[in-house]
Amino acid sequence: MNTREKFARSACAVANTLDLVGDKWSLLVVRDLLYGKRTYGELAASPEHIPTNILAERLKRLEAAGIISAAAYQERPVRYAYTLTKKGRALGDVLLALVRWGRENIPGTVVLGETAAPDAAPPRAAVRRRRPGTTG
Amino acid sequence: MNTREKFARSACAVANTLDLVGDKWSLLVVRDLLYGKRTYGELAASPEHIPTNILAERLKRLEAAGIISAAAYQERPVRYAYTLTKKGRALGDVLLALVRWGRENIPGTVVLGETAAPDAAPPRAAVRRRRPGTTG
DNA sequence: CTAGTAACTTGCAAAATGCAAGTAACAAAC
DNA sequence: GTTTGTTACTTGCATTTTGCAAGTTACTAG
Repeated sequence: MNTREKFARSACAVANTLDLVGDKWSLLVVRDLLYGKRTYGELAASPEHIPTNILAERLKRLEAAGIISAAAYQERPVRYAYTLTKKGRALGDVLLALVRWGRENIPGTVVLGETAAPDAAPPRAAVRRRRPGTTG
Repeated sequence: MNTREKFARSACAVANTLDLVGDKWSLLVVRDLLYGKRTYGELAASPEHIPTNILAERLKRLEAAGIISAAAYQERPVRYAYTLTKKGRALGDVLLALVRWGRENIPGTVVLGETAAPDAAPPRAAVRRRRPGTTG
């Protein structure tokens, strides 16, 4: 009966996915997390140079959306490690489609990690479980 | 030697694809064209109600990027039918990944064309060749 | 107490978005 | 032949988002 969720634009799955990650930065953050980056500093150091205020805002949004989760890996000072949730890892398929389209349709583009080798597959997540939570 | 293309942010295929279609509207236009819509009016009539100035701007950008092409299907007054190029049709894989992620991770979302049936596959392009050039 | 570092936050200027209204070219009605 | 209607845009402008730079907080090292 209560299939009356409020969608921002329409009930279309594409439209609603775009409302979550359809901007120029969110999926790059997801990409970096898939590649094993974990901290704010590591994410900020990516070649695209995401502005730090945007990075902070995106981390909050992605966490609110259940795509990433933040866990303190250190108490004093408190430092957070960001990792993808299952939902976030599922975005890997979207990333893969984007990377394929880019490589085939935008000359000169590469997959991060390889420099020009068209053979190498993009590295898998490899999210190191670094015991982030001594929180109890 | 001249692998020195100028990329806006980095050489990453994902980043450059997002620079082309990484906004809230472009991929919805591609979706509609995949579904067989062809005219400005049909595109504007989609459930998301894209603002008309944005639609006009996106059509220009997508055409400049070689993702769509405009062909006059009538002379007086001149009216254009928009269709996906091969490059644009290749974005279908990205759309498919987005639609799958959305349906599995955002409750209530659907694929346009089906109402709630989880079995139905999203309809293929079905671009009707409507003889766009019956000028005489 | 001064320097350095990681992780954010804040202050704007500039750009993108979105709503509404306006314009242009024509067909049909009157 | 002037008004009405339709399609395809265009323009104006307020609001929102982005991006650059600088500031702040919480520490460690010296």
